Order: sequence, then C-alpha cells, then structure tokens
Amino acid sequence: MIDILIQNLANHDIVSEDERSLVRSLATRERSYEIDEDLVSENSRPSYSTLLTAGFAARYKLTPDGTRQITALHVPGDFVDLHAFLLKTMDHGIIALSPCRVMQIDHTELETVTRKAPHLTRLLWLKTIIDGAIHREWIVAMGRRSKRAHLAHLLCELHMRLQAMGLTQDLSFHFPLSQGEMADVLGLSLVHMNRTIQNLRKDGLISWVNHTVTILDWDELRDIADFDPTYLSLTVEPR
Amino acid sequence: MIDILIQNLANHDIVSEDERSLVRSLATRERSYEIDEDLVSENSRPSYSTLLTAGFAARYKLTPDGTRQITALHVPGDFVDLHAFLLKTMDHGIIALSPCRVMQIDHTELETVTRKAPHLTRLLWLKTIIDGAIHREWIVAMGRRSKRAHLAHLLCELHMRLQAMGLTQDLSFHFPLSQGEMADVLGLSLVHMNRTIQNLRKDGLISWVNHTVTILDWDELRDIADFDPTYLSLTVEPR
DNA sequence: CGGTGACTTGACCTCTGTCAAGAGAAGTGG
DNA sequence: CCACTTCTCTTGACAGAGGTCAAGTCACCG
Repeated sequence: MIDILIQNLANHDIVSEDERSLVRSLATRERSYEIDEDLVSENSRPSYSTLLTAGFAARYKLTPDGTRQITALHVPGDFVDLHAFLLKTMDHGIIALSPCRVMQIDHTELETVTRKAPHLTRLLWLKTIIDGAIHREWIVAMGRRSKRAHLAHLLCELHMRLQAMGLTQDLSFHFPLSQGEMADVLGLSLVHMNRTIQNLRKDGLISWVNHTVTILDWDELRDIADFDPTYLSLTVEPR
Repeated sequence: MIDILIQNLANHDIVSEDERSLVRSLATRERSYEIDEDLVSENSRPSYSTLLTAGFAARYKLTPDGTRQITALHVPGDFVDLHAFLLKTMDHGIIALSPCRVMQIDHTELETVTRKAPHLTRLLWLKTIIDGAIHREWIVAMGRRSKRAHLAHLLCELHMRLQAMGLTQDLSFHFPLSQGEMADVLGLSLVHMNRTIQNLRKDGLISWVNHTVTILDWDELRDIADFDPTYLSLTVEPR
C-alpha cells in the first residue's frame, strides 16, 4: 500500500531499489476517515505525517465570519501534511472530502530518512516544493484570471495530477466535491460557482455529472485556462 | 554577509557552531541587481540558488493579456529560489523591486549539505515550507477576505518578517513598492489599490509616505486582518 | 411520502475594473 | 535655474463581475 508513495515519487526521479526498500521498511499505521472528518486539526502538533492512499482531502482555513477557504486539494498518493514534520504546529486543518484511507508515518521515522537517505530526503522535500508551486498557480488564478479561466485551470491541473497516479479514464475522472465545496476552493459564492460551471458546460468544454468530470475539449480548455503543466514537475530527472 | 542566512535560520531553531561553519564554508558569488532587473527568469534552469542580502524582490507570473501577479515578496535573508534546487526548471520569474544585493550558491554545494548535514538540510527545507505557508495565507486572503483586510494582513506579515531580520524601527519599516506593484500583489487594479490604502489611512490605522510604512494601531490592524502569526513559524524549537 | 441536501434560476445590489483627467514630485537637459 | 518629461498618486464617472436573498426543482433516503 505504501507503494503508492513510491509510485508518486517515481513521477519525478528514478527511485532506486535501496530507496524502495527503505520506504517499505517504514513503520506505519493504517486508518480510515469518514466524509467531513478532520484528518488533521488546525493548531494540533501531530507526531506523524499522513499519506493519503484513497479518497480526496483538502487543506482549509476558517475565517471569523464563518466562511471557509480551501488552500489545497489532495489526491491519492499525496503526503497531505508532510510539511508538519518541520512546521510542528499545523496552521490549518485537513478534511476528508470523501471517505479516505491513509497511512500515518511517525516523524521519528522521517527524521531517520533525512539522516540515512539524502536523495530520498530530497524527493520528499520536492513534494513539499511542488505543493508550493501549486499554491502559486492558485494565487495567479485567484488574482489575475477570470473565474471561468480559474475553474478551467483547476480541472486541467486535477486531470494531470490524477493521470500521474493512474486515476483517470481518458479525459474523465471521479471527483467527489459538491459545488459548495468547489466554491470554497475558488473563493466565490455557491451561486456564482454554479453559474461558472454552467458557463463551461454550455460551450461544450466539460461535462460534470454524478461526481464524474469529463473534459470534452482539452485543447480549448487548456487555452482558456492558459494552462502550462511545468509547475507540476512531472518529469523524471535527477533531483 | 552569509551570516544573514544563519540569522534567518536561527529564528526557527538553534544553529550549532558546526553548522555555522559549514554555511560559512559554502562557495558563493556576490552580485548586484538594478531595480526591475530579473534575478531569475521564468523557464530558466539555474545551477545556483540566490540568497537576498539587501533589497526587496518578488516572484511573479505574467498572464497572456499582459497582467502580472506577484506570488511572493522577499526581504533580506530570504533564499528567493531555494526551491529551484529541486524544481530544476523555474515556473516563474523573480524581479528586483529595489536595488538588490545577493549571494549565489551553486546547487552542487547545496547537494553536499543534504549529504553531510541532515539537520541543516531540514532547516533549509523548513524555509521552503514556510514559503508554502505564506502562500496559503495569501490564498485565504484573496479568496475570503475583503481587500481592506487583505492589505492589513499583508502589512502585519511584512512587519513581522522584517522585524525578525531586525529591519523595523518600532512599528515602521522601509517599503519600496509602488501602489501599482502592490496592486499586482493583491490582484486588483491600481485605482482600487489606491482606494484600499486610503481606506486604512482614513481610519488612522497606517501611514504610508515616502516608501515608509508605519502601523499606527497594531491591535486594531491585526483584528481587521484576522492576523495570526503562527504560519510564519517564528519560534525556536527542535526541527 | 415527507424530509433533506444539492443544484438551479431570477432579481437586485455592491464591489471592483476601466477610462479619463489632473496634481505633485523628481529628474533631465539646455 | 527653468522648461519639460516622466512617474506616481489621486479623484470622478460609469460599467460589469460577482454577492446576496429567495424560491423552486430534483434525486435520494428513511
């Protein structure tokens, strides 16, 4: 099951046999979470990090007036709070957007990796850096793109990330978020979220029914989104 | 001069004498940049990372319609493109917002650090993770805060980051950005940026003249911003 | 079969962008 | 030292994007 982490890392660089053995030798605990349950709570100081093996999760913050902003979406294979290994205190919560399976890995185990396996350490470091790159892309989308383009961009990104983990069927993928949850991702109201989705639908660019998204015209959607996948670093090269 | 990096890391954990020596032994090149010059260009593959020792710099992306979004602001002591060490290809540019002094450190030197000094490596890793935490806070501000609160939040953040590097005088700090550049940070138009600044001014919360920002009422500004500095990880603890 | 949650749609209003123009400060060259 | 340019800040008028409120539809479920 932890092979999903190896699969994920192998999208960015060659992972040696020794490194694979080391990953497989890490002590882990398996757990399941119900929908809407917190995998990690804000202000907590977890002693382990959580690898998502099945389901969708989100990092989020609540504002004093009760609104929510989702700052990151996570798909299977993602280390949802690897950053807590060094941050120590969680500055946000992580919630299950669908039923989730996870593996928890103690920080002491990760500390051992940093002492014994510099290259593997760099690959884990890289994953947190890619999280940052995705954050930057979201900032650009929120600040300078139309809502239509922002949504298009997000769907392109999700398709590529899920494809890298073998979770797409051609241009379709399972996507459990409600429109209200999507509104918390894009930072807009539920009503306008609905209208933005319909805007892409009416042009025949996407279909979105039954928690399944299908991109009907990839080239056009990519152009609307101004989507360039460089920031996902989905190339195998020495790191 | 590289002691500015040690000073920065020491804000988060104890840096041992051995680690200080190792940092001081790194081979570096010094350089200066004029205002508006790129420290690093988008799509380049730098073989070194850049430590900012004096001046202000910004990470930015351009959109096809010619607008710009600034995704991060950097102050002296920041490693502006440490992430390029593992990302390899820059997914954005970095520009000097004032005359800048930098030190360039080859990636091969950083690679040596990851092999020889696991704890120092974790501290560098932490700096990239804090960058990510700041990104998330900006996403929340863009998505769910009023522009007034967003600006208040940014000023609180800048004051704390500059204070940690000893670059504030009480509640004042030098800040070279024009209102047009600030608009590219907050993701709004120049005209509305101006009105938002005046909004905070008229309530006697800030003064902003001559490239100097003064926070006139910290408590009130913090409340408006809903500012909680946890995400900056400015606590000294084992990492 | 009523209840619940998610999705839709319309009406209206506010926030923010765009366009246009003027004021003030700073630097340049004759 | 003065005219001139340039850059930044400021203000007003108007338009458009997006929020809020309200109500209705539809599927699913106990």
